[in-house]
Amino acid sequence: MAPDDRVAARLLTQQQSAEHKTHADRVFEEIERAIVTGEFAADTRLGEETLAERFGVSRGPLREALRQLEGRGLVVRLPHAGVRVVSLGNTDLVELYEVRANLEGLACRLAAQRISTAEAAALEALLRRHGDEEGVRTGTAYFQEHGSFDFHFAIARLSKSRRLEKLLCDDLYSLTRLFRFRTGHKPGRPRQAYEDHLRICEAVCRSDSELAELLMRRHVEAACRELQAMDLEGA
Amino acid sequence: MAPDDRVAARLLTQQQSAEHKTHADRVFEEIERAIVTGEFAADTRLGEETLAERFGVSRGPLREALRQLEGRGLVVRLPHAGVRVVSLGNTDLVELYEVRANLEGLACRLAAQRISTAEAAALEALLRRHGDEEGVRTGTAYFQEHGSFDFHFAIARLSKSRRLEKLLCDDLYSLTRLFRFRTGHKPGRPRQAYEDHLRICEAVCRSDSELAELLMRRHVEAACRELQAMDLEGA
DNA sequence: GCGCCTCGTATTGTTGACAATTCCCAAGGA
DNA sequence: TCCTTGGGAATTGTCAACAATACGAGGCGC
Repeated sequence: MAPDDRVAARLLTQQQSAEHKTHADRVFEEIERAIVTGEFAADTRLGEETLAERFGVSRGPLREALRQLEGRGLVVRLPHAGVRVVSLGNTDLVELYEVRANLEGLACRLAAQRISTAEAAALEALLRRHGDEEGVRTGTAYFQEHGSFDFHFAIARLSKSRRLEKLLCDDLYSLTRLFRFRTGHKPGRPRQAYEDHLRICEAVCRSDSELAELLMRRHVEAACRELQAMDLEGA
Repeated sequence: MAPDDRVAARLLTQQQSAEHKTHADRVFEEIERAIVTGEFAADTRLGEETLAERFGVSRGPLREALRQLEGRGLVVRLPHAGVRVVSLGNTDLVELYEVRANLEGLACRLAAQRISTAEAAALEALLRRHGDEEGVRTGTAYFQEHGSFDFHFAIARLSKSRRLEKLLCDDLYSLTRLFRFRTGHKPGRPRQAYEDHLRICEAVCRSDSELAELLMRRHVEAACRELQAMDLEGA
């Protein structure tokens, strides 16, 4: 990573330094990671005793983390019957991406309206980096995965709407990752996604808010269609 | 309420029969109500000991409820420093209504595409009831408040997207109510809102999805502007 | 053989006590 | 007068034991 790109990256990503994290917070993050990673498969039952022992905490903080995870929609809790990792079907995929397409479209529009020249340069640098990486290991799903999220995170941040950013990054992206993990990627898709990102970036940097919104919506809708196709193949 | 309107209402509102509610769940609802109602004013510190005593539970379930409330954005939690009722400024209002306008627009579009004739009749009956009520006690803020939410709830439900409905009803409306409660209403506004609802309803029932989306967006945006104006006056 | 009831077990829900951290305030010095 | 600094009280974070509920195996009657 070039040094100027590093400061660019810092411009786009914000570090929440939470200093003294409580046990419940830490466990929440660990379980979230485990679910999104696929380590805890969908519909897996999460016993409190087992989890508590695994993460080295008591059941008190653990239950708090579980409540928080329930709020994020990563687990479902049946009273007196424990919690299970959420299991999302095709309907959930469509509904999630419908919401995402609209909200990311909004984020894109706002970003285009509010972006500064410095931020535009940073966003372009981010994409340039993605292009280089992708050129090196072409077709590798995981990086494009990561890089794709980087871009969407950046747009969410550039919307300069805290609520929208929180909604997208905290509530929606983790669920999105669940699908990504399940189905993987079609060979040609990462390239196409990168092209989409380039065009969206261009529109945003030129403050063409209407075009930016439209392109982003289509981009997300295309991703949804691709995932659906993969899902049908896989099943 | 006429009997046919009653079955109409049942068509639009769904009862979640949660049988055996746990203490944490009950306390969560009670505190939520207290916050939305304004009983717990913004920025009020919520001590665990005090709350636990008030609701007759131990601090364990109470803390779980607090975590859940934090997830909904109704309280903010500083580690080792307790939780406070969220305090929303003008920026929060704009951001919240920006998201709402988009999401309710989406809901309206989906509702228009998917509404059945029976559901259309039910929605019209709901609005007719609102019209009657409003005719009786004209200008009364609270009812229109309640009625307004009824309508928006109905639209969210008619979108037939579970995720969207949950997002709107569970995550966004409670926050919206916070603002409503703070600022009250301008005298002429309820009437105007009702007119908006009528037109939106008509578009939805005729399956004119584009128009329905547009009207709903404008409706929400108008509400935002009104609240901003009230807020400036009040301050 | 099949269905139903009963009891035991495992798991969740809840509690009160203990540990750790923060905040407040008062005393001391520059 | 203001800033620093220490101590103490209050509050949050954590734990392990207790109570209540749901699940499943086994036995009984039909």
